[in-house]
Amino acid sequence: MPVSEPATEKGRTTRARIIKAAAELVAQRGVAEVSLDEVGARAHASRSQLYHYFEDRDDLIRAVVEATTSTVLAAQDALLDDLDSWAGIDRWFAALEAIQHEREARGGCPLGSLVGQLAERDPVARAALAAGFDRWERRLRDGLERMRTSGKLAANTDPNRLATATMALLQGGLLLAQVRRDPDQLTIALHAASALLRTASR
Amino acid sequence: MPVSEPATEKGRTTRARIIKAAAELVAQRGVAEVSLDEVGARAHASRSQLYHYFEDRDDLIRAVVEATTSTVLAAQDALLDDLDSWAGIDRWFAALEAIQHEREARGGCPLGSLVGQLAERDPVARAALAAGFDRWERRLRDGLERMRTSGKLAANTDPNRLATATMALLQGGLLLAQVRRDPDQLTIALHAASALLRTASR
DNA sequence: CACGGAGTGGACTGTCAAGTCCACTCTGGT
DNA sequence: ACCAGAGTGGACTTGACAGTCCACTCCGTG
Repeated sequence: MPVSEPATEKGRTTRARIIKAAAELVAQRGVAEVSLDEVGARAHASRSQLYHYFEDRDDLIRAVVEATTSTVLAAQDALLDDLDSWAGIDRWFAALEAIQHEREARGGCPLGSLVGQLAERDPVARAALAAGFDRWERRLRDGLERMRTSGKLAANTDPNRLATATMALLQGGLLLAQVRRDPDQLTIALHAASALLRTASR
Repeated sequence: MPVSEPATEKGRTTRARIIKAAAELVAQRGVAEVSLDEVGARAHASRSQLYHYFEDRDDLIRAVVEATTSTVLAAQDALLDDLDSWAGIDRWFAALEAIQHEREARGGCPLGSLVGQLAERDPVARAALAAGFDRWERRLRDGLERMRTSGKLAANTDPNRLATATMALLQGGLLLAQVRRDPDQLTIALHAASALLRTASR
């Protein structure tokens, strides 16, 4: 019997509590290192509730992917609205760097680090992650597009490719920062992104 | 009793066979999805041999990290020697893109995808990965340094930062290619790297 | 040719996690 | 008050895996 949406308010909050607990544990220790018992304990939910709200472990993990996507995007929502000016872009970069410094380059990108863990073993999760990156990149692309029409970027620039390159620098910078435990790696990458974007200015 | 280096030639080949088998399985399915039984079966080695040559599972995985680093670097060794000319850099990029096309963007970077799987759970493995990235990046940095002294790059460019930014674009491009199952994502990223590097030319 | 250590085979154990099952409670509607 | 279905609790089953153990073979050396 496939699992459906909770029918009551209580059910929805329980389900949300489970996802939140699972997402926190996954972010902290990785997908493979989290057991359902731990999720249950953290969410104050019993074994059967997990299976009441999710098909199986994979199903829960997929919900975690979606929740993480939403969290990541929500955390920078206001910043993503302003990516149509140099000042807005600089603010975005500065905020990302600040976060990395805070957590001392631990954990990398919540979304990016899930890629290596899930992409090759769960096609559905991979697709969900790809969708998350699309939503993210699209916000940047739209900002760059507006800059192009307003003349801040040269008419012949391609906002799509520019947005992809910027995302690559961001993700690569986060990965290098994580593996080297050095937040400055992200700073260097984003500085390069800045330079790259300004190359397309006029 | 700590595990020491094999004393005989036979021992060394067996140990190498185990690492090779483990590395292949890990590259294909991820660290968490590989059991020692499978490694043993693939390497035609029994349970006790694994524990004869390695402390425990983590110890084996660390050996896999080192082996993967060597493999990745060896595969592009000749190309990495020529990173002191625009033609050499272009050849390197083209080769990387060709590989991604071949495997249809599956698996991402053998080293990069290990970061998300190991960085937060095994500090020793994280350090080994960082060392691998250092060896890799250093080859690029040295090439860029030679370009600077030979006047192909402006005197005020910083080969270190440029090399880091290029590695970020490479890793980020590979990650986006993997999650989107689209090798072109790497092409876009490396194209941006090309543009970035040429910004520093004179 | 014995002897000791390196290398090998595979059965065994303990643990732990996923998934099942069923009895129970709570709640809203009639 | 009843009752149907949503929600909950936790014991139980099953299986897989890491790690242990011991008996064996192989091979170089004195």
